[in-house]
Amino acid sequence: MDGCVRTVTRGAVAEEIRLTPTSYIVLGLLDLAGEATPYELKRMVAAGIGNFWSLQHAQLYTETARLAGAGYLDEEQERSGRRRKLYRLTKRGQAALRGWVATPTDQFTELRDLALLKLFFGAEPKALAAEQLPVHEAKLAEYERLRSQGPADAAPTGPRLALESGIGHEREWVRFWRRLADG
Amino acid sequence: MDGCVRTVTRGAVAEEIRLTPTSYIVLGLLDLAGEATPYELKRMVAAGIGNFWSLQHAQLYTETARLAGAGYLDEEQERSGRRRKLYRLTKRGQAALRGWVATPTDQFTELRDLALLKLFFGAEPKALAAEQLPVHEAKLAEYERLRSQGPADAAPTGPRLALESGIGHEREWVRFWRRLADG
DNA sequence: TTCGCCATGTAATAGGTTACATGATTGC
DNA sequence: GCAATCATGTAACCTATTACATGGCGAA
Repeated sequence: MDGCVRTVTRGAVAEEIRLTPTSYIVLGLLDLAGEATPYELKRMVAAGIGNFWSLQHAQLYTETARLAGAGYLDEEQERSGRRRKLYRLTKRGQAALRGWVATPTDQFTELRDLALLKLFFGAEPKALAAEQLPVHEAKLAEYERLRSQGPADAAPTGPRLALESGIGHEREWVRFWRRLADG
Repeated sequence: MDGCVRTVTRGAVAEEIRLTPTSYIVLGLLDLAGEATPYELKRMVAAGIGNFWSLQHAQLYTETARLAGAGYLDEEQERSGRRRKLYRLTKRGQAALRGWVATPTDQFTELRDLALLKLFFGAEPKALAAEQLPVHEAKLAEYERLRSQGPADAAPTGPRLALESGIGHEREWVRFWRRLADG
């Protein structure tokens, strides 16, 4: 009834894989949680990082399996009931995550905003702004509420800094669409 | 030698497809150009829209073929030399583009920035900022140069507005990373 | 004239999205 | 005790990226 009987698969390296941002999200969250099922990961994503980098829940099942197959995760499966799979980092997984975090990147991220694409190709600015403005205002309000909940740290953490960045960009979006809405 | 002899394939609808942002970029650029080969589209992308929504060049070959197969484009192929393919919008393609442009979207775009992801998972802010700051400063300078080249229109066009938005977000990135670099 | 780079294109792979499917839980 | 909803998982499809491949042109 409690899933104590499990099948354990330890760090066998069946194949080489390429680690994607999705991979590092899984590794990073498992590092925070110690161990988790894909479903728990899904909830962790929703709780924080999903705000600026969301994932399909299906992705968490395939990605954990893929990482386990390549030796980055240990996998443990319940023999009863749901046969849930529980994952945790291997040494290899920890090393991969640490190395990635420790390596700064100069990668540039494009906006890739659908509304902007329409605007580019001649969409009516006011109509677009009327749709976009409330969305970004709501998102901004949500972020600011999140920020007010967190502790007023002297030393901001990673998630906190990411949130600050999100707020800055949302303010920019609001400014931009408001100008078009009013213009 | 000049490819006058061509094979023409007219708007046959072989299959239904789903139109993606990539599809609309192709449709939109063909609308601007009248007609173009995939390679010419590649150059058009590089000249403007690629700044905030870039494409792999291979994508332009597969996407044009896909759109032609679904009746959104006419395809004309040289019989000589390079056997280049020349595409133009069909009525159906024009209608699809117009409908898309005319429909505002409330879709929200995530940041999905790799550096921010690393920051979230504990990367050293100063080291990251040292990599990111020059990249964003350079991009901002490029955008501002682009803006200064364009005419000082009374009525800004779509591309111009998209550029303004890009400038706003780059300023935000510069502000953000500068603070971490100095902090 | 040949080396190297840009032009132009195709093929293979893989990551991500969508759709589907069943087990548990809660409320009525 | 039934319906509805949430939890949990798998399968299929398809777009996008990567890798590969050849042709033409300019420079040395």
